[in-house]
Amino acid sequence: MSERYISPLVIRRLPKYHRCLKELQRSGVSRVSSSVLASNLGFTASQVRQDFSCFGGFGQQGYGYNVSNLLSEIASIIGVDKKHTAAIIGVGHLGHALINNFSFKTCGFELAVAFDANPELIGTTLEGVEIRDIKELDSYFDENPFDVAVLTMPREFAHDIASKVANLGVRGIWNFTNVDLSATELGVEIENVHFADSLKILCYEISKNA
Amino acid sequence: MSERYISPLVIRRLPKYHRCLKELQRSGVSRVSSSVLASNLGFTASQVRQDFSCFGGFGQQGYGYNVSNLLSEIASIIGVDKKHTAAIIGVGHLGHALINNFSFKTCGFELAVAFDANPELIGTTLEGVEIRDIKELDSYFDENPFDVAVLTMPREFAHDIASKVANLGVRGIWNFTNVDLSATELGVEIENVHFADSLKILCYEISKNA
DNA sequence: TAGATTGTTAATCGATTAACAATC
DNA sequence: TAGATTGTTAATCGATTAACAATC
Repeated sequence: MSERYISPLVIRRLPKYHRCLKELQRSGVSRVSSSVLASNLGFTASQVRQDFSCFGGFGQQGYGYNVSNLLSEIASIIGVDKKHTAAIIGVGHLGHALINNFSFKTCGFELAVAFDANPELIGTTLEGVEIRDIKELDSYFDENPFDVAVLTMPREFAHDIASKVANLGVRGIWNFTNVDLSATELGVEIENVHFADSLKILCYEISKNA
Repeated sequence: MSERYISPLVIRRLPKYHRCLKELQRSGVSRVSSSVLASNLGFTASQVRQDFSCFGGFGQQGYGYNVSNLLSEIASIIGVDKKHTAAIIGVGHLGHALINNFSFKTCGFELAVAFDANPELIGTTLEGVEIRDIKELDSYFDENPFDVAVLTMPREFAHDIASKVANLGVRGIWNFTNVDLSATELGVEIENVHFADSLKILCYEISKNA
């Protein structure tokens, strides 16, 4: 699927289209134009059409886009229609939050397992997800390789665990630890969720208005 | 402080500079050049100097930048040196995670209070933060207005709570609910932390490599 | 002083917007 | 058919990079 170069800016908009189209579908809308999509998302109609044309057009002149058709095209571009697997490493509050309230499925993942070092958690099951001893990580992976490791453990373990899972052979790391991991060093895809960066931006915005 | 227009791309880089400079300071580095900063962050030296010059230069020819001086300039631009206040609304796992493990202080905030509807939580204290009945939100705010509301409650309440706090007079909303809130409608700054968007991007990256 | 490195101006590159022929 | 709206090409705008005089 990697025929052509796609700008990161376009890629970062794909989830927005995906979400918006799911909402349209849920509300029973079957047809949508680039301008409606644009106003829903705060983009321009031109931009929407440009974005889609990176992947080959999905619309029809004079009609617009068929919502469920476009949705499945976007889903397939993102890859949420495939069944990737993920493992949570670190079942503190954040790990719990993800297990209990986050829809991995919507993002194309099955949450296969979780790991922790706390003996009180090991062996228990949350929402159908087994929590295993972090010491079993290697042996578990050998039997059941997973695609993505979700790093929700304390930040002091982040580098070690990241290089461990990278060596095991995961394809991506979803990093919540506020530690900067080097994708090139590790040789895997990394997506960071840096709470602090986000709150600092909000801090800037409200400070500037003051 | 809002003399000149600053591009959002520059603003989104400010927290990276801030974090990097704190790390340099912690490691005892007292002086840094734009090129070292750049290679730490994956930027270019030119870009670093351009970014800083948006706010007036902070360096010295032939020398570079004094780390603690630059750090405090950046801190002041972001506003993390002021003491803003925040309130968490919704003390589920995610709310817990933020209360226990997230450093609001590093981002210029004091976490003043938390709200929930669960009678078992109301009246208790976590890490020194009181959890109050969500019904007291209005009266609490009247006495102790806070700057930012952190939305960590279930998504079905997001719109109601967002317009409620916007009407009360908060200046910003830190939104974890995966619901799209309109900054212009609400008249407050909004910063979204959309887990799903982030994981979908990772999904795209690993799918494309497959 | 000589070397280093800034701040800034100019050049390049890329992304967004506008326009419009194609066509459903 | 006439109206609507796409996909794409061209024009504009903005961001990044390169270059360099200023100067510590």
